[in-house]
Amino acid sequence: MHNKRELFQIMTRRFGLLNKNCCTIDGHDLSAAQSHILYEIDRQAEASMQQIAETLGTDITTFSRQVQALIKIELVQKEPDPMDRRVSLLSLTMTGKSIADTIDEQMNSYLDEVFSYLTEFEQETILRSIYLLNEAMAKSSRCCSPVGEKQLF
Amino acid sequence: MHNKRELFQIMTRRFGLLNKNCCTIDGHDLSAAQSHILYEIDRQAEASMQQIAETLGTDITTFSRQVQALIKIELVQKEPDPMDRRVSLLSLTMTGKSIADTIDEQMNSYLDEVFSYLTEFEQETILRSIYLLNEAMAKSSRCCSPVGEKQLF
DNA sequence: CATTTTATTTGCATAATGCAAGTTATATTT
DNA sequence: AAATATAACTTGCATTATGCAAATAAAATG
Repeated sequence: MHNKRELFQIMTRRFGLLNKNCCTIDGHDLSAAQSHILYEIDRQAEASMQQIAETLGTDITTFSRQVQALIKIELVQKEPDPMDRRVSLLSLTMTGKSIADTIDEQMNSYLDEVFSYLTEFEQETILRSIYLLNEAMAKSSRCCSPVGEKQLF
Repeated sequence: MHNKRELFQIMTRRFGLLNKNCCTIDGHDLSAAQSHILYEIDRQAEASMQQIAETLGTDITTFSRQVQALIKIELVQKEPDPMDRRVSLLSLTMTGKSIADTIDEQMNSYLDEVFSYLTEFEQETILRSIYLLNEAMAKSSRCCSPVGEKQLF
């Protein structure tokens, strides 16, 4: 009936659409890319430019400019690593953290709504499935560069 | 432990990376966007520009140009709808179909590899989970414009 | 100390985006 | 059956995003 790819294609497209023009919060109008950067800076405490860029699969030069934009609107901070002053450590400002949290709540609230159409058992099965899937993808040789396995598994 | 959003964020990012710079096939160097268009034209037989654009969540003017590019490299055809000549019906050329099939094989082969790290039972559970998830998202009021529910469910 | 490597930024040229306005075809009024 | 409105698509244009190559600055290595 439905092949694997079809299922995944539809699913990821839906999440893509959900993220798209992700959010206007407190007058800040963020793109999907920006919300992903905030998310990842929040998750990887005190990470370098390169680490976050690589996690997100973004070219470092593009990422450099994306970060500049987020610094300009005061959601992100950059400070030189005292151990190695070539490195810039990224962190969220208080505003940035608060916006990242709001986005997280919005996403979880959307997911809660989706899950409300499912039984308790189905919900747990799905979450466990995605967990397993992420583990399996992390093992795959053919995929997907580092995307934070260390943090997740 | 892991919240919903985290699981989904990681998963969709991985698939995004997989799609990214999706494929070079028979000398054709396709972007992720192009492969998604081929996929959707293949799936929705004889659909109009607007239908595909809306399915993909792409602005119609951007989509118009994307289609022009695919026509230029002879992967896509456009013909006026005899019922309403304002409408352009899209279809794949033979080359386009063959490339779409190859991409499909590649994606499924990647997914097979990922699934090889899982037990038979886990594999079935995951596929069923994604199916249920897609159904639930289709029911959601807050998400994701039409993305082909009619075809899937 | 000279050379190489690494982390990040900038220059530049190219591609992608989307709004507003245009074109052509169908629907609806009058 | 004009005349007007609406719909499907395309094009102009200005903005933004992209990424390679080259530049800068700070380690690391010889």
